[in-house]
Amino acid sequence: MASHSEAGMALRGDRGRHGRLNRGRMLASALELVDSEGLSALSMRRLGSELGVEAMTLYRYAASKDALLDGLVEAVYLELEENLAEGSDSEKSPAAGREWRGELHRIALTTYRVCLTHPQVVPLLATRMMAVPLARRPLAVLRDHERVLALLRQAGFDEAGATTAFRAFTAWVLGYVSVELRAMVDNPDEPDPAFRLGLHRMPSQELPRLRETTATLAERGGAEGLTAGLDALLDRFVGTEGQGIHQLLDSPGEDA
Amino acid sequence: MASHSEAGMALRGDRGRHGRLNRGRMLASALELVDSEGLSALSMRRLGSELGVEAMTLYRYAASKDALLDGLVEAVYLELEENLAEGSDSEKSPAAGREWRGELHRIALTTYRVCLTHPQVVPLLATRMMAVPLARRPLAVLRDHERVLALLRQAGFDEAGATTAFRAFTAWVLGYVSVELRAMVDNPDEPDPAFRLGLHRMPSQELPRLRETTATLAERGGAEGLTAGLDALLDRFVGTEGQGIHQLLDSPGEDA
DNA sequence: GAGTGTATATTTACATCGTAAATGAGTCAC
DNA sequence: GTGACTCATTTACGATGTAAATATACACTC
Repeated sequence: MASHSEAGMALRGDRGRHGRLNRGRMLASALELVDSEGLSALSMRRLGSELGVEAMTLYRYAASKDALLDGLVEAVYLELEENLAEGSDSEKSPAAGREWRGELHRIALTTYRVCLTHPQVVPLLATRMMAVPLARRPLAVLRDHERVLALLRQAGFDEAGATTAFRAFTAWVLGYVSVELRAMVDNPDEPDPAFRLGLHRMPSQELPRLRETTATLAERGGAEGLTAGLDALLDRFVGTEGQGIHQLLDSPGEDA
Repeated sequence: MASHSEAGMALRGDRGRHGRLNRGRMLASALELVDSEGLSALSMRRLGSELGVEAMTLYRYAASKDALLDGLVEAVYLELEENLAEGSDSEKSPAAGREWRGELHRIALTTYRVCLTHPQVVPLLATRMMAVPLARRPLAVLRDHERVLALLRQAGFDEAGATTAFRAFTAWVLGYVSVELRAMVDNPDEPDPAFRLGLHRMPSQELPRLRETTATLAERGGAEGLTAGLDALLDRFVGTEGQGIHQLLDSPGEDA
């Protein structure tokens, strides 16, 4: 009745909501669900019904729920890659050695933006990376690591220096995003700022500094805060760890 | 039979494993369970049986499972406070304005140490902070914030500067710990390093830098990496954001 | 056509989960 | 004893992840 033709089809009418299922559609739908209703809303049955399919069907495209979560992480990194591709100058690194810092900024900022688009997924970036060893991570994640490492080597860092800088980069971006996403407002509908922040719940004697700073703390650090800290870290490690002389040459000069 | 006395007691013998239950014992037991078997092993029934009590009993000491998780976070911060108390010079800040940086180092390092002691809880530090607004966080958490903020003000930061530095401090420590805890080894029992790291799983063409750096990356950044990055951030914000003149005076001079 | 193989989806079943509600049992003051 | 209060248990319900068996669909050859 409701379907468009074919008398002999399954009773249910059109199979699924939009043709055949595949991993990409599943992950997209999962991400959408998590974005709008949170991680706890993501169950196999629920996601299945979202896709017009039984829960067990999903096991063809993800071996377990944990694998599905890994898929979510992958989806986020794929979105990161898309965004990076859009914004990149199409010609392939004209001054090969010089734009590394700008590129790192761009990666950090894009990561920041993508993470704020999918705040509910961010905890997974910590959790799943703890659970799945580097070599087993989704390819999109590994490509991201590769990109950052390559830029650092381009900047003149040797292996040890690049490792230190890589850790700093990753830690800073992840930590910054996590802190940015912390809940600061107690009651969003309350007009009075103090009540909105829930100041009345904090013992005033014991927490004077925190109380007076809460309002400022509730604002976002924003993209500027992210790059400022990133530069602080990069500047410290450039020249401090062993690395080549590239970065001494490449600030005013032309090409490589 | 097995119990030590009192004929008329409950059939089960001694009530619970060690006398009356309370919130502290519950949280301690939960932390122990999570440390040894991971977050997924923590269920109300399992924790109850660990304490010799029915699952529902736990709801007297935590309103919900989420509240129990918040309790875990609290427990970690309480442990942090204990460790900070042990290591502190007993006299109350003799040179009030000068030791702020050392104190921040000490807090960062102690946090680092405590987090590595309870790696499975670390994801909660991100997750629960997203879920519960600042004003509703456990007191031990708020006291930690207060401590850091007070030190920053002591260092001469004004409110805006302290906020920036606070975010940087928190983000760096959390991010650093998270990255430190990422799984790097694929197969710990494998004698050959390359196989142990799982290098054979990574497409060699596409990920040359990552492949050559994996071994170094698998090592820990350690405490030095933590303080190095922290100093980089602090140095950048001191003098860059508006703050008093304290920090200009307090590096070589004597007391306040 | 009938038959076979492979990819896809469903059905059924089970142990486990968080927790609402009602009930029991212990201790204390009167 | 009698009530009040604290602490623990019992029972029950819906939801979850997933193993196993089964069903359906489409692409082939014969």
